[in-house]
Amino acid sequence: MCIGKLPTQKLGFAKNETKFCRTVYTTTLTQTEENYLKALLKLTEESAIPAVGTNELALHLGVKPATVTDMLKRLRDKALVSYEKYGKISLTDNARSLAIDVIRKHRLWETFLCRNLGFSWHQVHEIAEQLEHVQSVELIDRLDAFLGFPKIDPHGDLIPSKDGVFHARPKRTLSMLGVSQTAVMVGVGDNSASFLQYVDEVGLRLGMDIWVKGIQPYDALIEIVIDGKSITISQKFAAQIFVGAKLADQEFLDLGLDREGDL
Amino acid sequence: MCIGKLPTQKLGFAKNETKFCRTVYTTTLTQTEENYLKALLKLTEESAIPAVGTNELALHLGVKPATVTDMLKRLRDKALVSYEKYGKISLTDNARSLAIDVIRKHRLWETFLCRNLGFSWHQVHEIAEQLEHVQSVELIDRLDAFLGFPKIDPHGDLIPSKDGVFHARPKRTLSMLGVSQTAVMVGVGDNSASFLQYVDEVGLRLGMDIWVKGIQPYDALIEIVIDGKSITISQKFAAQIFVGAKLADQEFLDLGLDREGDL
DNA sequence: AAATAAAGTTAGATTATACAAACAATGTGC
DNA sequence: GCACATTGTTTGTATAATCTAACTTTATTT
Ligand SMILES: [Mn+2]
Ligand SMILES: [Mn+2]
Ligand SMILES: [Mn+2]
Ligand SMILES: [Mn+2]
Repeated sequence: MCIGKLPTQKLGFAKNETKFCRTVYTTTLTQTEENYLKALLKLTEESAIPAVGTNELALHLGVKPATVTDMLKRLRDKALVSYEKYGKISLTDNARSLAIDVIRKHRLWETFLCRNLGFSWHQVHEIAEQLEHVQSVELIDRLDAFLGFPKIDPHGDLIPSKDGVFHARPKRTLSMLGVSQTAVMVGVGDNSASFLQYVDEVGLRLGMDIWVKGIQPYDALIEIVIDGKSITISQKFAAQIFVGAKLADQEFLDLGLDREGDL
Repeated sequence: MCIGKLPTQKLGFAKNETKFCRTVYTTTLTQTEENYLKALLKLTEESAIPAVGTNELALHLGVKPATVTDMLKRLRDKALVSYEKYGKISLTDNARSLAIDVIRKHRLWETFLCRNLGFSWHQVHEIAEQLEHVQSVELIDRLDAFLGFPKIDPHGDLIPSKDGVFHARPKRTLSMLGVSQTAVMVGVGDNSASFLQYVDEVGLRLGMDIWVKGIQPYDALIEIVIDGKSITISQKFAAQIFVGAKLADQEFLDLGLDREGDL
């Protein structure tokens, strides 16, 4: 059997392997370390935060700033972040690559959970938080193939490719649209179960066409029309709905949707 | 995001829930604790060992006996084992139930990996060692349904049912058969990749009919006939091949085999 | 530029898991 | 029933990850 050495393991940095167009120093991170790297990647590249600080990271990870300072020193010793006292924090190239792999795993598992096990999009994030730490390249490659190499996850987030290409969708939100403009819903800015369930209640779905019928001058409430129905939403809510160009056919398939209308 | 609190968590023993015919005190075990419980269950109920000791456990888990002694004290404090200094070790009813759940998860994941992701039976154990610790009852129930409620895993081991019924197959081995006896291969006593690959090489498969053609009086080498082919195997090897009655139809399906011959 | 607020660090403690080395108990052979 | 081997425990140490409380540095505001 042999008990799980993963969390309490000594690290070796010897081996390295070349994947497609990038070299990854194969090391074994603890789950905690993976979570720190993932948080750093998200804060530096997915959110609009200019420079990530200890407090920000601590908040995101649900730990105290003192803990983060400590961890940062250890991550620096392992050449995973570049950082010095009171200075700003950034991932090394190698760590960025490792973080991308974690996000890739997270989103592929979420896709599996929704598409094959029938979970709703508000249930999968918590479970994927655990599955993302399972370490087997073979596993994730086969899962990817099993799913038909999906491009987006159930929340509309882009799934990094095997060779480590990671980019976030441009963050245009529903709250940025003016009256009489139309757009397609392509993502959400909040993956919490409560928010996603609220989105379900409102009737919004990824891939849906949205028409901004009006905006109240007094309180900025937005009236949108989806599926021919008129609905009123708040600015706060609209700021968490990402909009963009019409989804590609592949993306429609990834979401398990029918392209309504044509054919 | 919130980092994985699972491994380093304070434990609460307050809540309890009733499943089918058993009451389980819902607690959160660390991966390490789960591995100790699983090892204890396997040693006490699946192997022929009369009483489990610290050395035995240490060997099985790949740690030193001192570590086991330490852990046993902590498991006792949490009412997971009954044990006193120099005395013998046993799982409490509650811990047994928890251990069975881990084994259930392990075997369901192994089934998924073989059947749906195309892994070979020698590759899945290591990966399942990690997947078995993912904590979501909903997940495992849905996986079970997705797989069609399989009864046996890719190694022929029985999958515990949701209501916690766990039993091992009677351990009749190929080495126990006499000359001219026949039997069906139903399992293996060693799940290591190296052994399973050797079994593949030899040509043995679960569900196969085996005829013991002869046994050498001098060195006890066994000559068996499978699929019309004659093969010579050692006693050591034969002792790790479990034999039994013909597989049930359901079990054939679980293994993804065709019942050759009829129909 | 000084005062205050915010952000970040350090020191000291805790828990989980592991090890090695020294020690203690148990069991077996004669 | 003692000698010796086996088995199991204790003690002391280590690392990973966390906290609180006290402290320091940097940023903002007047
Ligand atoms: Mn997610
Ligand atoms: Mn995570
Ligand atoms: Mn296994
Ligand atoms: Mn395990």
